[in-house]
Amino acid sequence: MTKGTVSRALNGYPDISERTRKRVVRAAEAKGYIPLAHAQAIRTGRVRSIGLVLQISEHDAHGPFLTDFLAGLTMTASTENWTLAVATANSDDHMLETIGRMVSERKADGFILPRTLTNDPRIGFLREEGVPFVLYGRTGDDAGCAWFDILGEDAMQGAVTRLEGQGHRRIGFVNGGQEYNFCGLRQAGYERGLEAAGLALDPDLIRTNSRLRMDGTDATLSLLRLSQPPTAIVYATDEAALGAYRAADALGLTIGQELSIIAYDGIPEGVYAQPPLTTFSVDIRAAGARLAALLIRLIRGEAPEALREFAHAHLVARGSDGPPALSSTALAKRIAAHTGQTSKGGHQ
Amino acid sequence: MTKGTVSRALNGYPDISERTRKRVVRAAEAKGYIPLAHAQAIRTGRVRSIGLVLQISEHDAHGPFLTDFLAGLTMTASTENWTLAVATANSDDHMLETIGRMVSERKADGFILPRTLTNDPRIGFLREEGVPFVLYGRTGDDAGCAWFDILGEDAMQGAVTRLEGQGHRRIGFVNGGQEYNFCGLRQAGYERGLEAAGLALDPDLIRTNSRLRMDGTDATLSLLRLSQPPTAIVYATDEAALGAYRAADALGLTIGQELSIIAYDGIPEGVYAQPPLTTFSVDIRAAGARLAALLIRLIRGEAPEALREFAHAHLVARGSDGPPALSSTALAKRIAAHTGQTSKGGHQ
DNA sequence: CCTCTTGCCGAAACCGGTTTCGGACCGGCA
DNA sequence: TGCCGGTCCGAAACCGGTTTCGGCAAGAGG
Repeated sequence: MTKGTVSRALNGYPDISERTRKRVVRAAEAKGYIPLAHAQAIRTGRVRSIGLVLQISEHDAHGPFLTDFLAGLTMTASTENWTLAVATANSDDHMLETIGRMVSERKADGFILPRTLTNDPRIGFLREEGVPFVLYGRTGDDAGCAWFDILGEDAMQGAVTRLEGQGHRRIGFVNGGQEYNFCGLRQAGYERGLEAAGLALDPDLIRTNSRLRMDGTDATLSLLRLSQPPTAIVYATDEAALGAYRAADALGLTIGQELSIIAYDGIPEGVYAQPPLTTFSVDIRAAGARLAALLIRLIRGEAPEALREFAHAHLVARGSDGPPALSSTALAKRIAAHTGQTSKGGHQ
Repeated sequence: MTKGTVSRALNGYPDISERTRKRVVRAAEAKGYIPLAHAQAIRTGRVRSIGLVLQISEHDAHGPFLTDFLAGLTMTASTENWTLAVATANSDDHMLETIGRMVSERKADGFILPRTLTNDPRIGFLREEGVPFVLYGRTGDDAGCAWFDILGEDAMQGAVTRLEGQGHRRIGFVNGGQEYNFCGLRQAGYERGLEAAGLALDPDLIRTNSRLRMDGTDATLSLLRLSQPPTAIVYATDEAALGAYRAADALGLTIGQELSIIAYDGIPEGVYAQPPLTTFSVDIRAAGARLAALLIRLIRGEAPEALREFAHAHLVARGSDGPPALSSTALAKRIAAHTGQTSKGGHQ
């Protein structure tokens, strides 16, 4: 029983008798023998490891998502006996450098690229290097790319439809920064929603570049202070939507009554808001699981065009939306009154 | 120039002339040559990779910490040209199985063990396997263990001291579950703080097993409904402390006025609470950075006893604490009055 | 009974490095 | 000039697997 035989038996080669395979497998089990991954890699060229480089720019924080995302990735990875190699980068250059190093040292066989930009430098780099990768999200030029993405545009459309059904006629939209590909898509979804509902698209009702909570507060205030304010607002992200609570507070409005909001992501904090945030929730863990599966198949040689998947965000109806308590005009008056009152009377 | 020479030159062996080394290094740079990590590993036995297996039990969520923690770990790892191999586990057994597999396949040379339990099965396992590991937190039997830890007990003591200085005389404590080693330590710190302040230890003022936000709400309500309620409460974790806001709301109290609270962790959400949460903040990124450094040194052969470090949490004074607006007795009356009123009058 | 497949496995090459061993070359000293 | 010691590097063994190659034995076919 030479090492060659053992290797063949353990790797399921066809030219080995069932009897010997059983014998080898049993012996390996008894001795607790598991081949060293790096020893295999030297010949196969595969380290059975998927790479993930996280961008850690300040507040960008994958934050609450990250644990679930990692759980999803490692879940499928480990069922295939793969592992996850994680690194971080604090700038675009550092990102490419880090990926490059992992490629050179062969710490990973391929990469998951989360948070794809419309024009993403990582894609060009990996294409050139000939390293397999799967996008989490679509991108501008996606020729030859494999991806997994959530149809955020459908969620945005659904949010508008739902609000229209509740009786809202002026529906605002607070979006993130346009460098992220998904933001363009979500805005398109919002616009499709308006169109489907037969509502006019009013550019005044759209705010962009609002990713952080503070941005959400500002954007919401700015929308509500319009002469014809929206009675409902759709947010591209939960984080921005959480900022709306402070804005509503400042204007003496109750969310779910005078102002309805619906957001997207499904972060845990939304549950604790008062009233709890209605949102389109994304199953991040499942996303991670699918991404890992796609990448492994890509590395094993399947065509990237065959490795493209979509999933849907699903509505979690909580308390932040409902029929408008006031019309847009009445709301404007109410806000003006409140503003005048507090600016005279001091705060709180 | 044989491959042997190249290897010696690149790895800084002494028996190589400075001239040849320069020549080799230049050539390597020109060609962009970097040795394959797994090819090196086959001879050296080191894959230059540190292992991290995350427990993903439901709400346990390393949540907001995780990004920073990973950033810290990978930061020092990458300066030493090491990488981070991450896996997840959903139970204790699965945890050991996962670690075991990574050891067998040699996907990692050693492990970081976060969230150490007082009696931690991982420690026994790795000890037996002879695999290096560094604890993030201390543990019951730490013979031969290397660790890094934050002196949470000092923070708890500091919180009590600060509150006593503000005039509080009845100070409660809401702790997490005793299975985590740090909880015992933090309680000890709280008790030391009382002693240093000359305050009596009243077991009625202590609640345990409160990790989640909801638990924090319950524990806080239960403390405030005592006949002699605390005017200030120290929380072992921010998450539990955030639950106090809802409790205060339910009883018609303003945090920072009738009830002072100080917590521990420094999660970002604390900033958004109203009033913002005073807390002892931990520099998770630095912790990760130190842990990685310690583990690498351990793997390189240094004695574990020499690899033990402490750091301090630092106070971030925000708005949730201050001089007591009411005495304990007055507070009790106020709460009783509010409770009677709302129970008669229906809710909010 | 002999040849030709076919199934199965041992032997050996190979992967890309590290490390050991030994020898070439050089300078110093007798 | 000859010997010795040290410096430096080429040659080769080695690490632990995978994969190729070839041969043995058994079964099929004539």
